Amino acid sequence: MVDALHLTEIIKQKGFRLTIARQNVVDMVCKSLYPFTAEEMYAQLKEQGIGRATVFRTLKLLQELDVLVRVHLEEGCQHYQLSAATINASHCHTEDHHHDRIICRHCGEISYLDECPMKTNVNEIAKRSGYRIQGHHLDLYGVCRGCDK
Amino acid sequence: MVDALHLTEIIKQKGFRLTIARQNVVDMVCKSLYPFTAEEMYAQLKEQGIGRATVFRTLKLLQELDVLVRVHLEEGCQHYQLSAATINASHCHTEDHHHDRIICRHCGEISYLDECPMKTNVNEIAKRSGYRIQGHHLDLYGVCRGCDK
DNA sequence: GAACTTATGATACTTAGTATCAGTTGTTCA
DNA sequence: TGAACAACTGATACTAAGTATCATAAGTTC
Ligand SMILES: [Mn+2]
Ligand SMILES: [Mn+2]
Ligand SMILES: [Zn+2]
Ligand SMILES: [Zn+2]
Repeated sequence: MVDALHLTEIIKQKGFRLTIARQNVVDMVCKSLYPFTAEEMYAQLKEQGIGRATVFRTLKLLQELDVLVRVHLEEGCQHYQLSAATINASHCHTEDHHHDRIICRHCGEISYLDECPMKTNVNEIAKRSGYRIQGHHLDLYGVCRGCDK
Repeated sequence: MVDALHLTEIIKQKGFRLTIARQNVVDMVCKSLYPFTAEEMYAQLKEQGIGRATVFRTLKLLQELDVLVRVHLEEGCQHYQLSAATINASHCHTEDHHHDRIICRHCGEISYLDECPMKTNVNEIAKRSGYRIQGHHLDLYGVCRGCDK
């Protein structure tokens, strides 16, 4: 789990106020293990009196602070998740962490690749394309073992 | 410009009816030079009496027929464009079709990889994950040569 | 041509996200 | 301390993207 204190530091350090609402959103975000939607988050936070617009506003702020990124599933891009940068910075100093996924088209299960298959390709692609490559988004689609019988 | 006849053939060949509305959408799609939104398309087509729902329905059909793909820009995914497969076919190129792209974060330019870097990885990933892998979505993000100076 | 199937436009609805605004909270500085 | 001020808030209304419904219209088959 990502350290909430680290994220609240980022908010304050960038000159934004650390309010109750923001603290609550950050706490939930840190506990997230999988991509989540703003609506899901609001469903939980409204019991604490936090408004829907504030949830959206805070998720937007966290994106601008590079804490969250939006993920693009086949059906849309309403999901958010912790950025690789955030996960790296929070005490898994080992190697860089990625979010490459395999999604089951039947049951929706999402698995994460334990190794980034692009690692070996990026240099070659940069050379051939002339782009300076900063990142990527990779989703594989298929059928999981459970559904495939 | 992509050949509209080729696309209407696909529609008919797959058992869908080639109607006035669909013909109109296909014609516009073929003329598109850049990613477009459904709303933009509707704005033009409603003068010909074509309904908004039909525009969305037809764009969806064209995606299912692999004629269109949705473009996942970082800010959202409401844009559609001709699939690499369609563009290849219309220029009488190879039949190998993939949509792996590099997107310039500065000017928005989209380049297509001429070779799928996942080709060599899919078997290994399938073995390790237990998934039967059917496809993938890969976007690289960075800065193009023109913008990077 | 009738019978049948598919597709249609209009309309209402849902979902994701934004704008507005009066009230509240956090910060600065006298 | 506390007023002054800016940042932030929840409620509400709104926009934008897309879907569901349904009676009507148009293709297709015989
Ligand atoms: Mn990766
Ligand atoms: Mn590929
Ligand atoms: Zn599954
Ligand atoms: Zn560029």
